[in-house]
Amino acid sequence: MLDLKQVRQDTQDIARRLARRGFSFDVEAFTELDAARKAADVESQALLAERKQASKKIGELVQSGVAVDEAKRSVNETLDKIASEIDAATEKARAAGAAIEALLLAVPNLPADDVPEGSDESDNVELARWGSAREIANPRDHVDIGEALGGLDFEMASKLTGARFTVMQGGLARLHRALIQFMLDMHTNTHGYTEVYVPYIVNGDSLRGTGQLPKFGEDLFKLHHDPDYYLIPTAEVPVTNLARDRIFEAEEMGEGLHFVAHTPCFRSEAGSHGRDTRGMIRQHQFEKVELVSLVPPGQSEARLELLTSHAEAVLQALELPYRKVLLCGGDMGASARKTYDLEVWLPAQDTYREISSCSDFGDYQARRMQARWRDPDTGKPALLHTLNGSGLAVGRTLVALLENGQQADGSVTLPAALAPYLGGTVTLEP
RNA sequence: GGAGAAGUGGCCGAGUGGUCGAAGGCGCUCCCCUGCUAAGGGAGUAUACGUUAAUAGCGUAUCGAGGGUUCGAAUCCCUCCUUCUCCGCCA
Repeated sequence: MLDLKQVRQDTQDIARRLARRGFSFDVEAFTELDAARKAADVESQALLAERKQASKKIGELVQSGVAVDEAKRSVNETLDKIASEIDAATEKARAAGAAIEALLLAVPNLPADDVPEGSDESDNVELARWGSAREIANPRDHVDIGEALGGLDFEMASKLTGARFTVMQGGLARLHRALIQFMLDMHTNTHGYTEVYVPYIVNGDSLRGTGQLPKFGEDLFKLHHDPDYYLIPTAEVPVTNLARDRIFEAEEMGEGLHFVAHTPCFRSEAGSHGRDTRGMIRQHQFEKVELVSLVPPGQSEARLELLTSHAEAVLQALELPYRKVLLCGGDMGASARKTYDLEVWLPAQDTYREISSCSDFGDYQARRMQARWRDPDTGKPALLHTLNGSGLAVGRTLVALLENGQQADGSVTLPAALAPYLGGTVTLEP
C-alpha cells in the first residue's frame, strides 16, 4: 500500500498519478476520513493520558504507605469522569483507523513515470521483438499436436476433475518436467538466483502482503480450513513473504536477495471469462518458475531490467520468437509500479501471447508485509523494494515449443538446449 | 491427535499487579585513552501514530495475537497461534 504520510501530504498529486492508471482516488473521502481519524486519536489519547496520570498517582500514594482505598478516593473524581468516555473514544479511534487502512489497502500502486497512460492492453507499448517466426503452412495448435503425439488429454482431465485441467503423459510429460529443470538450472547457475522450496498453501496474511487480498479473493482457491488457507496463485506469494515482518542486516542483504522457485499455481478465475477455453493456455492449475528479487530501495528500477533479461534468456535459449511489451497504467496489476510482459509467438493463434510478466513493486508490497532492512547510512529499518517475474510459465512454454516446432510429418523438433534434459533427443514422434 | 514447557527490544536474557518501553549482556554508533595488536573509560542505541519547522521535545500505543479482570497488566484469567520435548500416526 501507499505511505499514509505521503498520501496525506501530496493528496492531489497522488490522485493525479493514480488517474494515469485509471484509478480515481476520492480525495474528499480520504481527507474527511483522515481528519476524523486524527480527531478521534487526539481525543482518546488525551483521555488515556489523564487516566494514566491518575493511576500513577494512586501507585505513588500506595507506595508511600497510604491505604489503597484512601488513595483511590483522592483521585476518584477524575477516574469516574473519564472511565465511561475512554471505551467510546478508543473504539471510535480504532474504527477510524481501520477505515483509513481499508481505504488505503484498496488503492493501487503509483505507476512509474515512464509507464504509458492507458486503460487496457491496446495502450501497451511494444519495445522490442526477438527472433523471427518460422513459416508454417496451416499451423496446427498445441491441442491437435499434443493429442496426435498421444501426450495431451483434456477429456481425461475433465473426468478426473473438471474443465481447465490437463493430463500429460509420455514424451510431453517428460518435456514438461525437463523445462522446469532447464529453467531452474539456468537461473541458479548463470543468473545467480537461490532456489527455494516453499508451501503451496498459504494463509491470508501472506496474500495480503503481496496484494492478492483483500481485493482479489475471488481469483483464489480457498481451502476448508480454519483459519483460512489458500492454494497459491503464484510462487510470488510464498517467496516474497519470506521477507514478511523481517529486518535484514545490510550484510545479509548485500546487493539484494534473489530467489527462484518452481511451484504449481492455482487460479480459480481462469475460465470464468470464457477466454481461451481450448487447450492449456488458461488453466486452473499450471506450473511456473518464478523469479523474486528483494533489493535495497533505489535499486529496483535497474533490477527490473536485469530480471526481465533473465526471463528473456530462457526464451532465447529455447529459440522462441517473442516480443517485449511495456504495460500501460490500466493494464498493470494493482501492486505494480512498472511491468514488462514477454509475449511468445504462437503460430496457430497468429499472435503473441503472454508467457512472462516482470514487475517492479517499489515499496508497495514491502510496506504491506513490513519487509525491511537496516539502512547502513541511517542505522534505521527501511522498507525494501520487491520485484518478481515469471521465468517462465511452464505450460505456455510447452505450448509455444509444440506450435513453433511442429513439422509437416506430425513430429515436433525441440531446441538443442533441451537435449541434455531429454536424454539427448530433441524430437517428439507421434 | 494426546501430555508437558515456552514465546520480552537487532540478538541473548531479567522482570508475577504500581513511577516498566522494560535491568544486565552482546552487537552497533559517537567520544576519550592507548605510538602496533589487543584491551580500557564515557555517552547513545525499538517501532508506529499524534503534536511540531524538526529525524528536538512532549503525548499515546506496542512485551506472540485477540478478549477479560483492575484505578492501573509484560506480570492475573480465557481463547487462539507458534516453537520445543515426550507419546500416537504417517510419506
